[in-house]
Amino acid sequence: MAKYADVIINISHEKVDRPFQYRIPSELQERLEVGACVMVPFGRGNKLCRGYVTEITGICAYDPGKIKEIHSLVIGGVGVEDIQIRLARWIRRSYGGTMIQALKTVLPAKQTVKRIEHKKVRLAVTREEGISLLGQCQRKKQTARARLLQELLQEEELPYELVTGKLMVSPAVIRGLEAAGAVHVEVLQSFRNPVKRQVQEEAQKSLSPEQQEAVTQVMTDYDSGNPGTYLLQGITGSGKTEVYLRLAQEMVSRGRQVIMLIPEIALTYQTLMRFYRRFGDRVSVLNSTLSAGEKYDQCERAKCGEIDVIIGPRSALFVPFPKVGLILMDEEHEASYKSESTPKYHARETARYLASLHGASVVLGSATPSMEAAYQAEKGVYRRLLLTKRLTGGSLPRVYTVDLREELKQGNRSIFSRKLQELLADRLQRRQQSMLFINRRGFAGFISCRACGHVMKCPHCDVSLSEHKGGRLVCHYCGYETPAVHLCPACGSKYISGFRAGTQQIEERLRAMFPDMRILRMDADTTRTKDSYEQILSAFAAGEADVLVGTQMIVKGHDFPNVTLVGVLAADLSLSVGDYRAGERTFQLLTQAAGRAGRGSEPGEVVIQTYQPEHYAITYAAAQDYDGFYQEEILYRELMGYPPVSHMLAVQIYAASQEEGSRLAGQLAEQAGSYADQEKPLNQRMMIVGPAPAGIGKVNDIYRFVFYVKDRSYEELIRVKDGLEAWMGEQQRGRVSLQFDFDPMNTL
DNA sequence: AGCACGCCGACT
DNA sequence: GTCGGCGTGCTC
Repeated sequence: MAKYADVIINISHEKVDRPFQYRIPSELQERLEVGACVMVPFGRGNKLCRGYVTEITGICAYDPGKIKEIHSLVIGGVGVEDIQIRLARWIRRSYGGTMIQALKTVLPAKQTVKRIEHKKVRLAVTREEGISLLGQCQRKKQTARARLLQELLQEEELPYELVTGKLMVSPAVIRGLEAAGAVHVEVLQSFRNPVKRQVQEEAQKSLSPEQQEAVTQVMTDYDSGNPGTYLLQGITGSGKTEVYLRLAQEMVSRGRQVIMLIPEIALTYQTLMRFYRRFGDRVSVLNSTLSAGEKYDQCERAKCGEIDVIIGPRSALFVPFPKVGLILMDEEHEASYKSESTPKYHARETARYLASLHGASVVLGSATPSMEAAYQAEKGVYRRLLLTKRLTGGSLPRVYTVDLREELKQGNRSIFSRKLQELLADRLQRRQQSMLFINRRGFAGFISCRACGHVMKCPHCDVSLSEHKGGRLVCHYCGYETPAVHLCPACGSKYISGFRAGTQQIEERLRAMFPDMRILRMDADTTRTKDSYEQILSAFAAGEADVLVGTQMIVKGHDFPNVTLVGVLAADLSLSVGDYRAGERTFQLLTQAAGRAGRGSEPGEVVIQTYQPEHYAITYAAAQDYDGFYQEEILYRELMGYPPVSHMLAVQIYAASQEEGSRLAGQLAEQAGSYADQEKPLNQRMMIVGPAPAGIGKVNDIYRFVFYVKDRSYEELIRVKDGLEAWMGEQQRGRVSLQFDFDPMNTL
């Protein structure tokens, strides 16, 4: 019986940033739901405050004599705050987790620091009057007042927090002095703006016909009251940024605000400067280097209409704009748009919901759209906009696919194929730059045969098996296991093993082979410090090295006009991770890597080394054929019941003991299975895969288990999540927790 | 954050 | 004794 509600009070202070329990009055019993906005009596004076329901329970966890009753239910507000709350509610419903977690992701970090620069205490009387007042206070032994006045006579203006903090003067004292007319508390409306303006206006560029068509379509639809979601598909160099800029301008001129989402690391200085030049200080950036106080300020500026455009990672969606007209999402396929902590929301879907609340349009841009976006575009849910022409001219690079099995057969056991060696030597001699790229990802290694390219795969899930301690091979989806192999089951060769070269070894081998070569290396080790990422890239751009060796981070953003050779050392590394998105990710990485070569006047060359040259992700990437890849990949997704054709819910179980985790995972999986509709034909019915120990089975002595639920309907998966959450609630277990991940990006 | 409670020195 | 200022701690 739902008699009590946990409520978070809408007050910005740590001390009250937790739920308080209230009794639900009988007339609200039926209507109250988690996420609802209510008015409650709070504090000794029973002042009515706004609050949000975070949980509804039947048990009273507080002294029943002291519990108060909810005053009323607030419905149908239209303010910014209400939009935020509706968004939080939707996120909780669609991705799981508690209402508190959802509220915390959506509402700006409430910070006490905000006061430092905003609220100032200053003397409201002349110096002479101040001195006499100080004398009075000293005589009356009003020590706190005297302390404050003393300081104010030295420094006529003091930050509020300094006064209440270091000076030990309580707010009550300040109020008293203010009432007496001795001091004045000033609330300054100046916010910190991280944007430093020293830029001149950028001349309006003229649009190509394709760009113009894209802009016109989005704006015509919007103006006729028919906003939508668009997939802006354009190859590198086709001018997507200019389309974003123009659309943003159009929206701003209509009095609307614009949110521009960018992947976490890809905020290139160039893109940013283009927005500054267009929008001046009415544009703002949200990034991880901003302090909590600065972030808060950005939100305040947004609320009171001081900015029109915000640029930032997925969290920029939560900037409280009063009337959003457009949400732009650059590099829409990037994995960083999916949150990795609960609630594990995807910015693409969240952007669409937010847009529906504002009546805004969404434009998703990419050269290699995600399968999700392309699928929606194919079904007509998204409207497709194409940019097919390179504005910069520049021809497409020439791509060579090298079969590493052949190299082995010819006696080349080095990690560089002969073709790559030859081209590297050539570039060194011609003083042009090269990039070597190893698409390593995740921890779990897969096993393949260096003689025939055979990859050990799960017979049930068609993803690569991962090598665990002792050589056992395990499927991370269903838990299928097979002992270590020493001979290739396909060709009998003994060259079957994991691929273990890292960037460091590549650098060493390269040095051994070309002693004169100047090499820069970029990976997690060399980019520990904050600026090292930029430093390495700009050193390379400045021509301080001949070769840049690195992981995927080197292929994102940044133009290197002098690079004419790109080598992908082992395309299989990303192709054979035990994850259904492996093919998609490989195609994207190879296409991006290829795009790095020959952006200047010289044509570029690309070498892709692989044990599986016939794999469609590689052949289509080499041919730069997106549609071909999509058609083939979507068949695989369809056949195996993977997103975007079906939907998939990962249920992750965390437990302190292995036995308990394993048992609970089994029970939950069984429970989930019981929700399946037995009436449906088998091939359309919900499927449970697993449970299995998670890819990284144990972290910090917490055992992790996972199982997957697949269904064509997302709504069905939400039902499963709600069911499992409720079931867990009844169990009253300690030391175990549950997380949900819808359409997961990482299943390692 | 805001408010009341209780402590402590000062004063009719 | 009581009045008023001041720090402390609680808020379902």
